[in-house]
Amino acid sequence: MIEDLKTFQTYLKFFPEPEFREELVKYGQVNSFKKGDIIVRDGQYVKFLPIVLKGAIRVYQQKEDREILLYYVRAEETCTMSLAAAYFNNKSSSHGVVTEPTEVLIFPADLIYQWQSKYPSWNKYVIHMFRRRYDELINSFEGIVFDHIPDRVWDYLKRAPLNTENHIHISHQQLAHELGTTRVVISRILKQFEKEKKIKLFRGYIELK
Amino acid sequence: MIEDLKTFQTYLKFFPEPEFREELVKYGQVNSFKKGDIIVRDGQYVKFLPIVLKGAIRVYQQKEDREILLYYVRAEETCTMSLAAAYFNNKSSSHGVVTEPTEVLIFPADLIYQWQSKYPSWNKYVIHMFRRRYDELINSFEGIVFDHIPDRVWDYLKRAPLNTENHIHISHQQLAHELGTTRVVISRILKQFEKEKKIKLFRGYIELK
DNA sequence: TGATGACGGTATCAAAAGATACATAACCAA
DNA sequence: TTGGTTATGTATCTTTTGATACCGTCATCA
Repeated sequence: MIEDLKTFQTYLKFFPEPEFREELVKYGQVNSFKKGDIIVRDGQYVKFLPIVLKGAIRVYQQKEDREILLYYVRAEETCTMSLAAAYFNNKSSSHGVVTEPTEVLIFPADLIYQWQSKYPSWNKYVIHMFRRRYDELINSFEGIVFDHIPDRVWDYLKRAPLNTENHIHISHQQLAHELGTTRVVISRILKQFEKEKKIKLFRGYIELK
Repeated sequence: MIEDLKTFQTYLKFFPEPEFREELVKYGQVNSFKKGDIIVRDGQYVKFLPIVLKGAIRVYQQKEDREILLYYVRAEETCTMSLAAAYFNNKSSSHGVVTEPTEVLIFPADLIYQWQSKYPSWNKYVIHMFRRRYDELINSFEGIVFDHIPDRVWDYLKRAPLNTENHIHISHQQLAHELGTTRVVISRILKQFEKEKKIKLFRGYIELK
């Protein structure tokens, strides 16, 4: 718990008001999740507001057989879809799934009504998050409209988290899924990159050069 | 001016607090614009917050030679990009252009800091607007990712404002622009629709059947 | 009335991406 | 080890979309 609080103190630099910090400690609860855990499901009411301390939550929408990636909630961030749903007492229209070991700070959703009147930093944080999510979506949007798939793949590889060996652990299938295309297309493109000596392909991972 | 106030009263049903309404009357200023007027420009600081009373503002981003449509600000709505920019005292990253005769209620941007502490309905409105813009973008996004252009054209025609004669006044060029493709592609698709008896083509407008 | 420019129709060609099919290799659990 | 599953490589074909070019029509205005 002390460990958690330390993490917590480090991360929540957005909220300077002392009373606010007290409230955060008082009402917040740190939960740990492992890869694959589901945080929210489409159709559920949202009663809690999450702020990620460590790790990542993948937020996406599902319609029929197709899936659309909205964003990843990473450290210091909150999930704007949850926030809006909680605010208006709507059911969630998105899924949230943990993609790596993750710690989340959880608050009863009702608190936000009080916070927004009492703590300016909260409003600032909320608007900042909405704005950022919006910009992220615009970026993906642009990518899809204007860039060819090879560019988008390359972009993905450059941004992807690397381990110390310059390895990206992802399968062609997953990559295709993230970019909204098919495995064959990705394999074709990656092979081309390999020919151009940009990467080296292995089973289960890609080495960036 | 009385006319304006009446319009104003009708539209601002979102804000029930009497003191808030007083403030709105006190600080708000009604401006009229005509088609083609520019409300915000990329790179400008945003000092005023607009709420549209009547008409529409087209908000888009421009990068190099390409353009990306974000949304139209219509009656009762505000421009979330302006709001966020004003809030953080950033330059606007978008353009806002009036597309039809439009009346806009304009407020000094500083007021929002006070409003968000004093008037819960304001926060509700803001979060609602952000959420809606986000959903709109997701929709366009889905359209582009999953639908073929003919579907998107058809979708556009169904949503477009009709006059009493079932006519949509738009040129192929404009339509292509809105959907992010080229005139030839649109002409080709529309011609096909005409063959299928879904529409009838005229110079400058399209008749829906 | 004649020049000009916006609008729309259509043909041809090329590029990008998806669909399908099949083969091979690595991994893993029984 | 063996058989099933997952990951990857690759060829072929089709569809969709974009690019380009050229033409006719309509509206407007000097």
